[in-house]
Amino acid sequence: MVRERSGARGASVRVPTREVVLAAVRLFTEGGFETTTMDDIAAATGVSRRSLFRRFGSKEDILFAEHDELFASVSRHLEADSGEPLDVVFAAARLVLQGYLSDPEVTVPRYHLVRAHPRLRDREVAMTARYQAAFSRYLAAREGEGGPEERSLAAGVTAAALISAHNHVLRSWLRHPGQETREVWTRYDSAMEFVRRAAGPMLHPADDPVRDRVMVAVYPADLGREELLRRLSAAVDGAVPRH
Amino acid sequence: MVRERSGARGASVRVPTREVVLAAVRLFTEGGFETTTMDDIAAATGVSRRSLFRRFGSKEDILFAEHDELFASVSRHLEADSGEPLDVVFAAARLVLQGYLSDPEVTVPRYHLVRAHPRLRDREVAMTARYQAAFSRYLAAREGEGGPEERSLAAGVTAAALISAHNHVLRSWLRHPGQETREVWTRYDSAMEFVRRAAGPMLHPADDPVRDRVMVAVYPADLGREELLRRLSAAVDGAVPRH
DNA sequence: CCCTATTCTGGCACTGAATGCCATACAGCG
DNA sequence: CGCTGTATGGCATTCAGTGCCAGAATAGGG
Repeated sequence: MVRERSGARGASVRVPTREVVLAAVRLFTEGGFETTTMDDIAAATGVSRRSLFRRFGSKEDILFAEHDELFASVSRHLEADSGEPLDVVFAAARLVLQGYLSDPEVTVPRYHLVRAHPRLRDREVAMTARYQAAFSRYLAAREGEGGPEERSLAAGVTAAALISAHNHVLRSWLRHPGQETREVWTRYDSAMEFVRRAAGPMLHPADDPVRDRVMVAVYPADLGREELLRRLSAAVDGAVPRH
Repeated sequence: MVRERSGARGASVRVPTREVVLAAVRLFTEGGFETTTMDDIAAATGVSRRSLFRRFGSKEDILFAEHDELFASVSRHLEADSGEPLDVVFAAARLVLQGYLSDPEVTVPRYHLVRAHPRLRDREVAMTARYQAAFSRYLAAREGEGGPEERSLAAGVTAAALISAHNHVLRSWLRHPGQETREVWTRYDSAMEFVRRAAGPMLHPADDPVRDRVMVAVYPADLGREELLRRLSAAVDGAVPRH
């Protein structure tokens, strides 16, 4: 059978990824994910069932195909590796949000599909974990102090916090994609600042301003020995990391 | 066909969950996950293929069946809800590690299977995300200060950090399950302390010891006005949360 | 002890995802 | 135009997963 699409647009013999993704999103949304078969997608796109499997690997993968590309570009950003490690990672996370915001046609309906189908949800979560792992590895190799054990712990926790804050803002947009993009970025920046305050001391306990200063604690004179000691030790425990 | 197992042990007509899980783990480990079919598991356990699907839902689910029970018991612990919210969550996370440590026969080979098969890995990651979501929801409902937005952000980030630290220690055990359990718990405690230091100020910025004390910063007299002001403002920015 | 209602199990058939195999169509190049 | 490597599509097959139904086991009341 001669494919009409071939003649309609240039010489692209290849499977038109974007068109297939859009068609699949539409079919999944209208008819449900499970009920839509690969034959349906093949019929709707003019691409054979066999070729769809070759290109995308599986039915789920069609939904996440462009997300894979996003991940690849974020990975490249990490490998370029220019600047403070923590800044590089924050910039990489920004790319992810940017990727979602710039393609609502796919990301928004995908979000609703993901919410409705546990399998797709798992898949989405796995994507998130891939970012987290990449960030964690990057940070562990370049940031932090102490032995490899503490460094990888701090890196992992930092990456987890970063991804969590990122997803927090991302989800709020996915739920209400109508809102101003500028507003989303504002909330994103404040969430990132929140993470930065928590992550800085984790990776560089020595830079903690509490440690860098000479401090004098002043308490009421009638506290009594017990209470005074308690407050002092509590204060020191809180301010100075133990290892 | 009369099932011999029926006569061999009590009156349990039910599918022996534990035995099936162990058999499946063995088959997957010996022959690979994909190559092992449900028929193989049925043949090895004396349970019909159809019943296996009824009990476990899918081939993957056999591997994670007992993990589901663990999650259920952790959920119950959260619902019991006794004590400081942060303590409750930390205790719940401890239950998870306990669950893994107490069943190495399943959890260790499963870890290796999960590492080798992307699909299983996604599944494992999804389990982790379920804990994280449960912790996050619990904390957001009970902990934190400010509006719902900041509270859920802080709760999410705290849960993410906690789970990440938990998994850090868990993985190190899964890789070398021979090590002393006591040693694992020691590292776990120190990782949890690490998270606690980071999480406390996130959830309760007002409790930050830096804020609770009267402080006097002492600097060399010859610093100069510019440098003195810079250090002071940097110190204050670092010590006092902005909102 | 028997009979009945309910639940559990296993066999059978069917759908559809996923993969291997092979023939064919196409693109680039001499 | 002919040759070569690659992309595609059709076909057949395996296997996960599900609906359906008949038969076995269990509980419970007489």
